[in-house]
Amino acid sequence: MELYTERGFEQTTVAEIAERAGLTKRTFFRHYTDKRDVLFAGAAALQTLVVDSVAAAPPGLAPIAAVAEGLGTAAATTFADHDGVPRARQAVIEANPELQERELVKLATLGAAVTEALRGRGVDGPTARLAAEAGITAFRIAFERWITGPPERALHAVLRETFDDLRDVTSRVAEGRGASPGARADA
Amino acid sequence: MELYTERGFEQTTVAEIAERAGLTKRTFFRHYTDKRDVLFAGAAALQTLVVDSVAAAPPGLAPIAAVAEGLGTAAATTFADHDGVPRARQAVIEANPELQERELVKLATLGAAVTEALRGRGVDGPTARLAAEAGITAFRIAFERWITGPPERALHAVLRETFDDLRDVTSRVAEGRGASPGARADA
DNA sequence: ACCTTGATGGCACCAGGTGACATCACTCGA
DNA sequence: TCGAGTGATGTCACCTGGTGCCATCAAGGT
Repeated sequence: MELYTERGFEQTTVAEIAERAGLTKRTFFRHYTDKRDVLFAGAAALQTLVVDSVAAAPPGLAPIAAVAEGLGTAAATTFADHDGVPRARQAVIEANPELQERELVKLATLGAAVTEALRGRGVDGPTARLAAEAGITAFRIAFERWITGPPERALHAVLRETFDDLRDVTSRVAEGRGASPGARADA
Repeated sequence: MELYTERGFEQTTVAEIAERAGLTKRTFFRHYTDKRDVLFAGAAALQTLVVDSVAAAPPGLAPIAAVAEGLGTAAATTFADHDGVPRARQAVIEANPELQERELVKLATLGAAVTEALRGRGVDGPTARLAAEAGITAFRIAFERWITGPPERALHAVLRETFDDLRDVTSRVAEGRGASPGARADA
């Protein structure tokens, strides 16, 4: 992290990282599969947190609501303070395409895990997938809004708002098609 | 593509690709930024197709409906036949994590472009972003369903169905929360 | 004391990717 | 017709991420 923030990700060589940590290049690659992996090593913990939280949501809750709850738990704990480690990490990631790439993979993996968690709640496959991915999308955008927004606004709250916005936005999808648009939720 | 399907992506070296194409390694890298880029070179065309289509959607249409129309156009043209090039391409991609990574980036880029197209229609930033990303999510899942589904089912139709499913799934997001589902802050 | 095991170092090596320079074909104006 | 300019390609050297293989070394158990 030090080196990445100092000189940028690309300009930092693995040999340098290893040296700074008092290790060898070879040993570095035994701990991290990638040069990028350093930034994403903690992702596994976040994933289990979310997955457990989805699984533990009140039974009978709608799939998307369970996902919202799971992601909300992560938002309230891991991302509690606005100016902590995650923010610095995000700055590094945003400065480098290779890292954004990895970030997307991490989120995709999270999506798959949440899908499985939903199926564990008895949700059918396609619906689970859709609810999980929609939730991840909401989380991604909420995180973005949170980072760029005022410090006093908690991610937890932003996330909830984003989920509502997502509902509102998608509700108008059939507009302009043959089917009666207003016959739904917004009626 | 030949080499990638024959021996897999990892096992194919750039020198081999260049040789097969009658080129040099150096020349290859002047045409493609990456070894992966070969598979995604056509993505730019798809993107402009979608963006133009979103921009050309009937004015006054809801953001998400415009996105659905844009993606629907792509679905009806580029992905017309179920067993064409895209399917073979997808098989190669699915066999390799590195390529999936790039695929996600491509979709993220598409999302950003669609966001801009929506803003060009007068949609405010946050809503545009959300509608675009939600649309991309729907497209991703629809494509997946289409690939694994029966050949006679057109992507166009699957996409429309997926959009409706997305609407239905997200509509229940406020379930289990205190506030009445329809009553948002800005209501 | 001896052996096993796990973590590390050392080293050679491969492959993706880049920079710098030479070459070659092609066009265009004097 | 010729020579300059331009763009695409080839050649070569080089860096760096990443891996395989073997040596080393400390710790713990017998």
